Amino acid sequence: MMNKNLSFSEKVNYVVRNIPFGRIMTYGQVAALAGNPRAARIVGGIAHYGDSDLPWHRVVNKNGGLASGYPGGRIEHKIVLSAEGVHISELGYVAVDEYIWWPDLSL
DNA sequence: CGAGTGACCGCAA
DNA sequence: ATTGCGGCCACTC
Repeated sequence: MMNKNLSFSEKVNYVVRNIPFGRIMTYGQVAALAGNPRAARIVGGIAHYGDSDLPWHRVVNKNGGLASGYPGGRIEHKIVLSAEGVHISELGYVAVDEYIWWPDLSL
């Protein structure tokens, strides 16, 4: 695949957009798929600046905590995710180990 | 073009 | 589970 022509934000854009319903990904994971496992912060930055069309609510930090700067706050983030069928603890933590999604490696 | 910013990650106590 | 510290890199102004 010749994705190398895509900018980092473009790759992030592509990955986030392909996260299926009821599934989540971590920032570090998206960053790794975008080509920079250390650019997790960049993913957050991209989320903050633009690409508002992407399902950022499906992107959480590796600890399972919801984004603190999400529009409306963690509460909205929690509501949206719960609407996707993702169970969230009252503290606003999601079971990353259960809902985490990777590209279809399964055959 | 320079500096600051950020929705993070990892480890340690 | 929480808190604190440092590092990392692309994006915006």
